[in-house]
Amino acid sequence: MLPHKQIELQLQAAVREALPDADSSCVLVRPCPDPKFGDYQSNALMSLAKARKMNPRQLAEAVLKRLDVSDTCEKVEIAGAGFLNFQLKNAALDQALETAARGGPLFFEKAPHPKTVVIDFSSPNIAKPMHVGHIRSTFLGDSLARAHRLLGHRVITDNHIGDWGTQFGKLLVGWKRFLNVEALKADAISEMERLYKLVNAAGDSDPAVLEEARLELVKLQNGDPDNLKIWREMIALSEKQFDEIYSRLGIKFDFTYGESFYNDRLKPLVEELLEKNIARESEGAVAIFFEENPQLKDKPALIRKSDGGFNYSTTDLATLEFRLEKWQPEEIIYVTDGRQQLHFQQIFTAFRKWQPGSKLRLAHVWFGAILGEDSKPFKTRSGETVKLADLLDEAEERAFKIVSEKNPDLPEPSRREIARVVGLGAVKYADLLPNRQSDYVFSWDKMLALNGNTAPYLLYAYARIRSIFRKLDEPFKAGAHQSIRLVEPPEISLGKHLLNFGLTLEAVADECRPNFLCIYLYELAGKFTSFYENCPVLKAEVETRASRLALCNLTAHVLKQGLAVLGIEVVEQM
RNA sequence: GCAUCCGUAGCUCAAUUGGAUAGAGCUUCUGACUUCGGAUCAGAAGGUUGCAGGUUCAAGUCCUGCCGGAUGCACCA
Repeated sequence: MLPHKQIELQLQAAVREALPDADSSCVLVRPCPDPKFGDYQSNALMSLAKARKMNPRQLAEAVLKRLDVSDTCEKVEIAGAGFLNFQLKNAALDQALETAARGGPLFFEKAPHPKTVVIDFSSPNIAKPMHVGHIRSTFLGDSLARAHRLLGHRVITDNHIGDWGTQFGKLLVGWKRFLNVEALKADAISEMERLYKLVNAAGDSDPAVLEEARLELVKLQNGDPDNLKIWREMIALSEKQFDEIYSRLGIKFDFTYGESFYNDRLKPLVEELLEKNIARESEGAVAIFFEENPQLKDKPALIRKSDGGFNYSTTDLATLEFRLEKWQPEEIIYVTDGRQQLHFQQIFTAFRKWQPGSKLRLAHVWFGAILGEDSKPFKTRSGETVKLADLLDEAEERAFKIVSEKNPDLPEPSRREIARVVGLGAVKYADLLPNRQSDYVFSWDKMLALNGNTAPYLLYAYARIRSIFRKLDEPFKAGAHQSIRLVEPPEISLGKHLLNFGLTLEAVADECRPNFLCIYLYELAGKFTSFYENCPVLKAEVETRASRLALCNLTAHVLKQGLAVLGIEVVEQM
């Protein structure tokens, strides 16, 4: 068991003794914000004392009297208003590291109560190119799925693609009137995008075109064979493009049920909600009202249009119902941009009215916009949205130039492969690093910078570790006889940081914030390079050498595992 | 108009959601053994967290008001 976990259990036991009626499960041990206070801290006693109107320091003393952590801690101190600070014993640190070095878990534990989580992310639209607007949802969702999986949860990823809806009316008109078969063969997405824009523009000046589009849509929705055939072809062509991009990004989905999948459920759903008086007719449409909720008071959710068609909210409620039936999840996580906050608030509130007994946890994990250097939404110079494929090409090309500059002797295929990992890693890392709720400014120079908090910096640290192992005369055997003894401050600091990997993973999963992991890994790389500067490995005498090799190996493992949670690969050299 | 989010160092961003002296990187300046990979490291400088009140042992974080910005508000998704 990891030392902080052990301390936590012992502390909880001491709290139960001192305050038999207290809920000790909220007594947690976390890393200290500043190492000078100690390695771990607990601030729970202050809130416990407050709830009981006790003096926090007196309570701390009472708990301390009943607490014996001498097997893991050098000392325990009461500080400030009632903090408990724990300083880890070096022997406990060494032992925890050895356990991992011998093949034990990598500083995290599987969740004791695994839950089923559905994660809904990426969600591109049929007949449109994937663009920068998709990267945050895609990377965030993928990373959250990986974090939850690593912790032992059952994760179901579902790409809720936009394959139904009013845009197909216009697309059908375009397809029938203006399709260029050659262009479609060459680049299907661009051709479909062209058709859509063409009809859209025509509709602006000529209402007859819009009427035509509406009729084509009705025909499609009523099962017209011709329109269905075209629609299916548009989907097939789009999915080909999605597959290419996702395979390039290293992202897989368990399911890709598009919106159309729920078509049969929409009508009965609306009837059920009408019947249960959750929805009612209004101005010819059917809507759910939320009078009881001050924030949603004047914001009803439409679930049937006055022309009888259904919309976003209807599909989302039907999707929710389906997911509950099929997977019985404890939680559903929706990863979309912040502009949909109102929508999900409506959906979640509607769901509570509809299924008041359900314990399902619903989370809207929203994120901010990607801005250009001018602080406006990120666009190309000509004002177009930046296509994802182009963005990835440019990232690789820029990375290739840098790699070639730094390492001209490597054969080109190696440099290409390094550039692929570094370029893609840089884009992903730059996207996951900011707090997801803030807008961030997209900058090639910043994300591909060789120092600073970037993917190349982390990958470089990893490559340096691997380089040590390449220089080893005999193959390195991770396992049985490794004895770890950390003495110098930089190696102790590095070792202690390794122990916090699992705490970080849990925070990432609980708060749906992969940026915690970015910060952790950056600090890990920083502590490693600091160790690397100060503590020779290969030149050290036998025992120290073995100990430091084991420490390096663990660091490499955590870096690799951590980056993998962010969806980023590593390279052996760069 | 109403609602949501945001305002932190010259710039780009953190701050484990109420915890200790608000941290990084970029930029600037000063250093580092012919280096287990210098794509590195150590140090310095840089702050009244938009403004004004309030809540408490403790506020960038919570409540109120104001200023400034982004976004969303009935038949798009």
